[in-house]
Amino acid sequence: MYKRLGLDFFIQQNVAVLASSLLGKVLCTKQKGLFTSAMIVETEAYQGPEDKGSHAFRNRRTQRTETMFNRGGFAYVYLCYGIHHLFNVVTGPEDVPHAVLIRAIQPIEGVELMMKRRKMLKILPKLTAGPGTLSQALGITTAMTGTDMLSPDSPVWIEDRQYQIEPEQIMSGPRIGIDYAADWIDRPLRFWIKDSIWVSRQR
DNA sequence: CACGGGATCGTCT
DNA sequence: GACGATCCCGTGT
Repeated sequence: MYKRLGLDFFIQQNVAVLASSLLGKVLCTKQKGLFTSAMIVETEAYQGPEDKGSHAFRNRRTQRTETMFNRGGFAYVYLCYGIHHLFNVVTGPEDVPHAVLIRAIQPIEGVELMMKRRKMLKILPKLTAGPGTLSQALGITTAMTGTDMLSPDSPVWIEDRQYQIEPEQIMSGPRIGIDYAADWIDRPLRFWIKDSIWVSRQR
């Protein structure tokens, strides 16, 4: 079996560095014996209390955001537009509500299952390009929010399979869909693998 | 290819 | 009661 990312990885304080480090790691799910895996190719960092784009801006604690205040390694999944389940990794130490949104992945195992879940007949980038579509492909829902990915029996986790992503392959730019976030709009907190056909938007 | 709108509902005001 | 860290499909060029 492959090694899961551990606490030392997830509690790193610099969420931007952590978000770029997640590129090349492998997101896995297993439910009812059904296994899927995919390499992370696009992420966005949300810098907790200081970040106007974050749900936890100004340390806002609500029933929804409460899980973001856990130590790193928990899953934060929320419903967007009433339809899409967006998957985040909580990062940093306890009470620091940083999170990384996974925006796109490259399928590895369980591709047929992903296609079935997405109601697609061909393998195309739109199978997993975009935070809503990748959750559908992996079977991730809001029911998984608050689960500890460091727990051996969690339905979702992240592995290190030693895929090497060279620094020059890592691109960065503004995040998507947070036009309301004022001076945080233009910060380069989105990261993706250069020339990957699996990212949600090229740039 | 660029846009424009509809879907759909939990969450917060 | 308004809106969103999105996606898909339709229309027009």
